[in-house]
Amino acid sequence: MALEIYSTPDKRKKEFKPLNGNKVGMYVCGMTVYDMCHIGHARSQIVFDVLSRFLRHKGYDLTYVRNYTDVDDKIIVRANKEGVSSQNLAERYIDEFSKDMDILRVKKPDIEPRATEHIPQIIEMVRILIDKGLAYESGGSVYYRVSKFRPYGYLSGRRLEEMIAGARVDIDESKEDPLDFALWKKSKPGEPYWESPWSQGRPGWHIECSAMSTHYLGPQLDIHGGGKDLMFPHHENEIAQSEGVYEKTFVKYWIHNGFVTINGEKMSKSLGNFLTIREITKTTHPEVLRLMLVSSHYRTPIDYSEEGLEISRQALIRFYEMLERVRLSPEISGEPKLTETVQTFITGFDEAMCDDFNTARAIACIHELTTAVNKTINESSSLTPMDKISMSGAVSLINDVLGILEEEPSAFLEKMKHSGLIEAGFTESDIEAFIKERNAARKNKNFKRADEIRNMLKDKGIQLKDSLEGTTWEKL
RNA sequence: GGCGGCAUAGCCAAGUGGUAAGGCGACGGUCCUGCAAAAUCGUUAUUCACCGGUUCAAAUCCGGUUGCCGCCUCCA
Repeated sequence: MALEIYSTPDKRKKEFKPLNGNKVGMYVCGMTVYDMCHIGHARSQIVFDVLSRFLRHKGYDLTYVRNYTDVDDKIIVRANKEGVSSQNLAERYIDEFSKDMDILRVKKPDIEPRATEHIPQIIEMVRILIDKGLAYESGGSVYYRVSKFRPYGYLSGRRLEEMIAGARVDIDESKEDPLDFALWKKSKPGEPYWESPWSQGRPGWHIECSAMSTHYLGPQLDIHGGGKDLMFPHHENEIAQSEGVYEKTFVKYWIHNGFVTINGEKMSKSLGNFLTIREITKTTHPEVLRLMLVSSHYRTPIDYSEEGLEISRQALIRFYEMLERVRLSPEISGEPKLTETVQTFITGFDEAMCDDFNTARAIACIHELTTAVNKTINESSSLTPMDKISMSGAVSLINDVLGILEEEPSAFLEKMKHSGLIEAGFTESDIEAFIKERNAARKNKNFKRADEIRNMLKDKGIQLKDSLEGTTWEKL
């Protein structure tokens, strides 16, 4: 199945054909490291994690580069506020970000460059842009002369004239045009700086991505990704810089992920409506969060809610319970029963992912697999060794591409149980004691007391289940 | 003001020309059972915001209307 990818400026899907045979270069805008990451960042990282996993699964020789912006106004402001160096602050949040990514099982990109380690490449690009008349120095800072780059605006579908008309840009005396953007900023006293031909200063935000991406992947990238909000001006400016220098189409496929919203609104610091990855994963299993975030297509917005998380949790439990049933099914040799089921799943999953990484459909395939397997086990109550082998193939496909169902089913189900205990404020032996008391009551036909205990626990989110083997409980 | 996106069942969510995936919920069956719950199976949109048009055929294409969201300032 051939992979099709939607590219932002084309506004349609097109067949994925890397520039150079089987090799794929992908650059994704990473973090400006000045604070903890929220679940919007989680989505973006997970989207590109899944994308890179799938490209590798399809056999592409991928080089994935994701940068750290470790010098920036916001970092400086925050560092000053805390009385630490901006380097220390950046270091700290790079560390926190890495921890978050580990928690979320986001695989490390091949290269994680930092802006501050690429100042020479940045200066070189700026110098070339000045030589070409595409940039100018003014008062120690350097600006891109936007009007000189003809295609400016093609990514975001804006025209220069329109932008000028609606410009809400600070009038800056040192710029020729309000739309011009900084490539190099002269540092104020006390701010971090690097030597350059123009001033002691620091790079503008946009140039670092052009410098790092082309440094590692060459003047032309197969894929460039990032959040939708980076489309303009950040990515537009990257095009102006990179194409200005190399005079080649910078990116073949532009991929922009949609936002995570809360109550329908974008998360932002100013609205105070953001949740950090760290906070959520304290009580939510990372696979639950991953599943929730890939349950929608990567370009559509996701409205975050406890309910959505709960639905993903239930779905995951359903999947794991099915896997546990498979594991526990007696093995009897004979005609395999799941060959076709698994084959249908693998084909459907691959088709879905090939269709612009349609993870929502891929997950529907897992649900269908689950239903079909459950049905088979219900009907025949045994499986063949071959069935178990083909199921483990299906599971490893899901592991590789989506990064879920990686745990031992029984261990996962046990964890879900225990997270319920913590919420209810009970220990395991508390529950055991209640069960014992209730079963004694049941024996004496004191059903009133028995139901009382069951209802009390139910209110706390613990559901008791009576079966032939005895009474068990689970998180509601 | 300019640019862009979205609108599919009670809820979440796929679906870009061929007659509506999947999940939750609800309902029904099976199993179990003191009763529940769970598990499991099945059913659940003649219809895709509204109006018009193109077509043998439209949720899908075109035009218009309404509503919501994003970008244009740092933002995943």
